[in-house]
Amino acid sequence: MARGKIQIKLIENTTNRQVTYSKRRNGLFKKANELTVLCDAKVSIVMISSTGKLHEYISPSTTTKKMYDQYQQALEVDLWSSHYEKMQENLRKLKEVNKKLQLEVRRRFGEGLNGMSFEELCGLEEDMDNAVSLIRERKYKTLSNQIDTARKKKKNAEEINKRLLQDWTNLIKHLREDDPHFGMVDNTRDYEAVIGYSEAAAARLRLYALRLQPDQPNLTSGGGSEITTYPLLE
Amino acid sequence: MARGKIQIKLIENTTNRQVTYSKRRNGLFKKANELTVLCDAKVSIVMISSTGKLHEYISPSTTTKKMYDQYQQALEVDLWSSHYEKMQENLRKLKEVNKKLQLEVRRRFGEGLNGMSFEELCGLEEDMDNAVSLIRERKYKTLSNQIDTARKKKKNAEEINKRLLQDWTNLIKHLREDDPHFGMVDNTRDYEAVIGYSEAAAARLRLYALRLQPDQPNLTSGGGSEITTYPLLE
DNA sequence: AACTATTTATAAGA
DNA sequence: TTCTTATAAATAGTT
Repeated sequence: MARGKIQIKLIENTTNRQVTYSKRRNGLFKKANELTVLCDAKVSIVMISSTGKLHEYISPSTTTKKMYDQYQQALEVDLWSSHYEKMQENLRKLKEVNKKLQLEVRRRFGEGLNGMSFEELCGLEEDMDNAVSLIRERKYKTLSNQIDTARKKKKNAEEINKRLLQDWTNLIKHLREDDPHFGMVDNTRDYEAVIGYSEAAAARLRLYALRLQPDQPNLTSGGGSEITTYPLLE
Repeated sequence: MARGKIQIKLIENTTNRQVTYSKRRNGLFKKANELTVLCDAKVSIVMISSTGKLHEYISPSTTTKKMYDQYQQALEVDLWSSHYEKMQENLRKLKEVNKKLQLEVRRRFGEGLNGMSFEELCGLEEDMDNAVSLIRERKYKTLSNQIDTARKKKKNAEEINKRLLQDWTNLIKHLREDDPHFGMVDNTRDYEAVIGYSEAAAARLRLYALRLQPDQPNLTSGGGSEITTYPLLE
């Protein structure tokens, strides 16, 4: 409209297009504002550019929400209501389902039985009996699983015990070879104490082991078994 | 902007104002459309005149609803549906409650027990047992109510029977007084038939009663008892 | 962002 | 409301 007429068609040059967008947007908003003042009108403009940027003009005397509300009212079309109504329907249905479920649960707690006939009560009782059987079954299964696990743990513990005892026996043997007076103490009780994780007993054992060291520097390579830590099953 | 500059302030003359509104509205819409084409933009204009009339422009590639939706999204303000969101929240909560209830119900049907510990299973079983007891209790109560009702019905029926027999006896007496040969028939069987709602037997009875009429016009006032209908309990 | 030649919009009148 | 037209305003292309 200046320096040459232009065709009203997409401006191919991107920069040019953005400049024009900016200029004409201002022009449009200016015109909108003039209209607002001159004619006591209300104007709402929402624009989105090709780059996705949003700009709006709204007459000072109003808000976009108000304009939207009036638009809806005037057009007598609630554009959003279909969406909204579907939601409401959904809500209604869910509430109903909920109510039924709640009654179901309550009945299965033995409440809200007043409205039920003898036959219905019989049916419910049967259902419940069946369910209790299933639960009991499951319970026993869970219990037997626990027992199995405990057995495995016990077996594992026994295995560890056995190996520890072997280690102990080897250790005592080495200690006797080193110190003939050693046999006087109650080795079995010491072993129990060590296995029972008594720190004092363990310390004594370590002390003996230490005494043994000069003559027997590497106990672990000695009797084919080792004093190690054995992981207990959780 | 032609034939003289104007001040941008309210046009006092109403007609003039309306003419300007119309002209400038068209101008604005034309510009909006040019912008749409030139810059590949989307424009939504909603205008309300001082007389309350609404006009809108919308770019061909979109709808007013879409524009407002995008407006909401971009501005990160949900102008229209604070209650809509509340609804959504409601829906979400309801769904959650529903899910829990459903699991509860399923468990009480003996399903979905896999994730439960032994202790939980014990608790559930106890709950269920209690509920079954309550249901059984209720069942017996319903049954005993039914028995009571049946007893009452029976008693009522016996009472009716008694009174009918009395009526019958009275009637037979009157008939014998009227016709000495009457005693030959088996009255007891007839009574049973009448009480058993045999229409034929009832008709016979009515016939006897009719025969009786001339001498005994008012049977009901006779022996202190009446031939009436007795309501049976439902 | 500023300039400006030119187009476009439009105020006032018909 | 529409047409006309003188003129104001907008703006395309340029700097």
